[in-house]
This record gives sequence, C-alpha cells and structure tokens, in this order.
Amino acid sequence: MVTIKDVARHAGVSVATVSRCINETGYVHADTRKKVEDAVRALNYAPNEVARSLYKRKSRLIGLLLPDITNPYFPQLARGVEDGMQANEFRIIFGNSDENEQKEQEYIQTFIQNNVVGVISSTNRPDSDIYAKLNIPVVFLDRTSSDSPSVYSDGRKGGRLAAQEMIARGSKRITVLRGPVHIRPAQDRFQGAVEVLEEAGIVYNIIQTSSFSFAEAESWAKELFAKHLDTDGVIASNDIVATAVLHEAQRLGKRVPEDVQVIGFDDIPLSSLLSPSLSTIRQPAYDMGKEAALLLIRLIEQGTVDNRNIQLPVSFVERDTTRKVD
Amino acid sequence: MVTIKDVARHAGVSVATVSRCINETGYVHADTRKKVEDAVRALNYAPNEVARSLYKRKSRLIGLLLPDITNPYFPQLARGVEDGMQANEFRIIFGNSDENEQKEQEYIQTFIQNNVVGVISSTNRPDSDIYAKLNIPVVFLDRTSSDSPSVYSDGRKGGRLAAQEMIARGSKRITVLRGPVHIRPAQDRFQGAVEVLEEAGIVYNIIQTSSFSFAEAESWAKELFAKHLDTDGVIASNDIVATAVLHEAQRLGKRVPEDVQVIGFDDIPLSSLLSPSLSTIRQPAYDMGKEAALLLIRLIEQGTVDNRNIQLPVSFVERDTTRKVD
DNA sequence: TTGTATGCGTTATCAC
DNA sequence: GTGATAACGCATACAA
Repeated sequence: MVTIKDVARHAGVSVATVSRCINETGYVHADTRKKVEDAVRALNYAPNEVARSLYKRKSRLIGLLLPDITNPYFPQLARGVEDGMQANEFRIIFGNSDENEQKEQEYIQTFIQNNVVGVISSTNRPDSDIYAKLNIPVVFLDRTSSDSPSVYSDGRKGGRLAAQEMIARGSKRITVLRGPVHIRPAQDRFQGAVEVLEEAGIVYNIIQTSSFSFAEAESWAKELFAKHLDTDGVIASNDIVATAVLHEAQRLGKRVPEDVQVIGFDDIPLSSLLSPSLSTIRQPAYDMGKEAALLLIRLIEQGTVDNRNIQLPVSFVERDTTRKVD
Repeated sequence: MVTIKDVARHAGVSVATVSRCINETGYVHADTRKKVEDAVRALNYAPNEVARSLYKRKSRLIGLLLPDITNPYFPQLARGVEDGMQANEFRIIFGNSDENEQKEQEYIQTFIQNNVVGVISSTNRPDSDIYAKLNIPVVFLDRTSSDSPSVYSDGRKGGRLAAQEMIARGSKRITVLRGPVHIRPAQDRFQGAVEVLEEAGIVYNIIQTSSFSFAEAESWAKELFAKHLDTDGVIASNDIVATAVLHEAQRLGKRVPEDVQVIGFDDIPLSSLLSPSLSTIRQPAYDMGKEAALLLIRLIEQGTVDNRNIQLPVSFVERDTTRKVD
C-alpha cells in the first residue's frame, strides 16, 4: 500500500504539504504542487479512507437498510439511492432487515462502528429509539415518521385513486386486499381505497394479508376467490399480490378485465409485461430513492434543510386489467 | 462516542487490558474481566471498526459489484451474498457497475481505499488487470475466469437442456435468442442450445439481442415475430426476454404453448406468476450468492482453498409455456 | 509557503 | 496479569 509518506518522500516534501495539496487546503507553491501531483501519479496514490475517517470522525459511507432486496419493489429504491450517492462520491453499506428488529439493530450498530455519516432506512419502526438515539442524519424511505426527514409517496391518495378508477370502470362488488398491518404505506393505501368505496356506497369485501412475499401471494389470491368468487374488481395491496390475483383469476377461467378488473400498486417493472398487462398505481420508486439520497446529503452537508418531508406523486397507470372508459 | 479509554477509566484499568479482554487475547484476571465487562455494558461500548481497520490494515467489509440490481436476477444473488456475509459478521459495500468499466474501476478503487478484505464481482472482464492487481481475494459470481475463484452455473448445460426439452415437446422451427455477446454465461447458453439443435438437425433461427433490460426486451420480441412469424418454439436468453416474447406472442393471438412454446432462463420469481407460467432453466441464484460469500470468506481466512471453482447445477422447471410430454 | 508534532481509537509489544 | 507506549495513515495547529 502506498501512503502519503511515500508520496512525500518521492516528491521531496513533507506529508503536510502533500495533504494540503490533495485536499486543497492551505497554501502550496505552484512548483511544489506540480512535484506532488507528479508523485501522486507516479505512485498511483489514493488516500486511505479509513485513516481519513478515523481522523475526521466521519467517512464517505452511508448505511442503507431495506426490508428485502428480493422484493421487486426495493431494487428500484436501492438503485435510486445508489445513483444519488454515487454521483456525490458517497458509498453504501447495504443490509436487508427482513423487518426484523434484531437485524435492524445489528446493522445500525455496525453502521455506526464504521463511521457512516448518514442512514437511509425503510423501517416499520421509524419512531423506535434505535433511530432517535442516532446522532447522524437519518432519512426514512417509503416510510414516514412524525417529523423525521422522509421521502415517500401519497399512499392514501393512491388508494383513493385505485378505488375511483375501479368504480369509474363499473365494478360493483369490489374486494380490497389489505396489506400487512405493520407496514404504514400499505395501510394508507387501504384507508384511501376504503374511504372512496364508503363515500360511493359501493359493496366491498376485505381480505387480510400479512406479507408481500411471492410465496404467500398465491395463497391470498386463492383465498380471495374462495371467499368471494363473484367479485368483479380487486384492489391489490401491491403488484406482486395483484399478479397472483390475475394468475388465479385466469386459472379459474375468468376473463380479465371483462369479468373482473384488477389494480395493483407500485408499478414494478414486470407489471407491463404481464398478459394482460397490469393496471396499477405507480410509485416513482427510483426517484424516491434518489430524492432520499439527495435529502440525506443535504442533511449531512448542511446540518439542516428547509423541506424535510418529500412526498412524490402517485399516478394511475392504465393498462389492460381494467376496462376502457370513454 | 464512547471509546476504549472511557471503558478503561470506568473500569479502573488500562486500555490495554480492555483490549485484551474484548479480543480475548492474552491473560486477564477473572475479577478484572468482570469489571471490564460491566463497564462495557454500562457505557454501551462498541469498538470503533475504523480504528481497528486502520491498525490491522483490514476491515470486516467486503465489496460487492453487480451490473444492475434493478435486473431481477441480481437481487437473488445479492441476497445470497448478504446472508452469507451477515452470518459471518462481514458487511457489504455495494455498487452497480452498469457493465461500465469506468464505474467498475471507481468502485474497486474505493473498495480498496476502505480496506475491504475481499471482493465479489459479476464483471464481464474478469481477466482485466483491475482484478489481477488486487492483492485481496476476489470471487467472480455468475462469471468465470481461467483460474480465479468463481461461482457459476453450467450455462452450456442449461442451453442444451432448453433445446432438448423443446425438441422433445415437438417444436420444429425453433428460434434462439442470443444474449449479449460480451456476457459469457449468455453465450454459453446459446452455444449449448445451438449444439443440440445442430445435433438433432433441427431448423432454427437466431435473433441477436444486446441487453437484458426490460425496456429493450419488448423490441427483441417484436423483431422475433416480425422476422419469424411461424416459429413454434422460442429459447430465450433469460426470463425477462422470455416474458416479453410471451407477451408479444399473446398480443399476436398465438396460443402458448399450443402454437409456440417458450423456455426462459434463470427462474426469477415472477416466472411462476405469469399466465401461462413460464417454463425455464433454473439457476439457483440465491445459492450461488451464498456460495460466493462462503468461498470468499474461506479465501480471506485461510488464504487459499481446495475448490476454487464452484459450479451449481441448472435444471429444467416445467411450467405452462411448454407442452406436456408423456 | 513549508515542516514538525500531535491525535483520531485501536491493537500489540514489551517491560514490569 | 497488567500498564505504558508505539504504530496504523491521515489532517491540522502551530512554528518556522
């Protein structure tokens, strides 16, 4: 490993001068600068970030905690975060929490031990003291906390939208899949949808689900049609569940959207590739990730920021699991 | 931040003793140990990994470089890696390379600057000197290099399998989608399929594709049927492309699998949720990721290892885009 | 404008 | 068994 000492020796100056040169802090004569730059190039020197981090008590690392990267919604988020950070020369220590408090603790712990300068987390416990006790900036992503910085989309609005579009397209016996109770955005969607349904005086049923996993999605779908075979509109808690519903509906010989309409949530990449392609409420996941990164960076660099809560818009993406309206 | 000094003061001993105690290195009297442990608990002390890393010239961090986490094949890989590392108390610095050499360089660079003790990479240039010059262990994942450690599945076998199953199920005018030429596993699959097709004297066409992206997959699918409308069997380069083919076939009013059979590659989670569900050649992505993690850890801890190349088996997953055979 | 010396938090050496 | 202390690589205060 080539250190600042080697560079100093090679350039015939002191380490202090090399440091000043590299960090553009303090005066350094043009000739000296040249010698140093040459030495840096010649030795292919790159500063040891660990030593830097130790001295300055902060790194160029941030911690990213997501429930499960295997859930197709999160890679988008992660990618947005990564791009935002990458562009600003921050690196990411990444972990999956599985929504497990223990793991969450462990990760946050090691984040701190590694001097990360900020954390982005999609936790279900934003108000937990794990976060309250942190003395570095935290941004909650796809989650909200009273007044902690966060980036999210309007779940309630999304739920309302889903119900409105479904009603406008003529469904009369709607089934709403209610997502996991401990996941805030899922409940917001549910609330929004139910509100509109109530307002419109539409008959609806509820199917309770407890995860967003592929494995279980199929069982909710089966349960749905077992209990409510005559339903003519399904508002799913996300696109994975919607996909399973679509699959099951077709297996039962139902025509979509003629016999039953389906609306998902998220607009994950696969949605447009299904047959029929899935109508859904789109969340701009990539943008949310990127915004979270930029917000965190502002927080890190400026200590505070005017707009701590960034809400991104949801929108109805009309595809082929809903009927056309004129 | 509470340091080892604070613990020492609180326990009424020297930092050396605390260190010995924590690292279980050297003698320490039972009574002293107790005092130290109490102090650690009381102050909620956790060692600063940065200082450790600086002194020992190595961290508990590894670098993970994937082309694009947004491609649904990679989250599985990433998750496997993460679980393998997590279980052994290693953390991951993660980056997307976009198969871009520049980015790849940058990431590897910063990995080193952060004292990572190993790297896992799905690169298209395993033989590049970026890796050759690294003096920490590297494991290539889903990629092979002459004799560098790597974890992969048998692409050629997979390609052969796809072709065999397709032939066995009666397709006579097969189209093979040839994946990006610079991606080794894609070419292996292609080779394998073509071999079998040639051996069997089956007529086949080739459609060249240059990426695995969702966005472009649809255009390959359109091109396929534009050029070879009468094809009755498609061997896709991966499940994303297969999904697009399936979608396009249905749009054209073709019945799958009656008019045209489709076989994908990878077995990403969505494959089973399509209608009809996708027959595919499965790669055990999660296991591959995990194996890569464990291999890297062996390399890190033992310096060398007997089996440097781990090949995991592929298998045909029979679903509904292929006809049943008796 | 440049160099010397100090400290960041930890571990390891060596003397006691 | 235990405690000073040097060293890891870097950035800064201060002296020159």
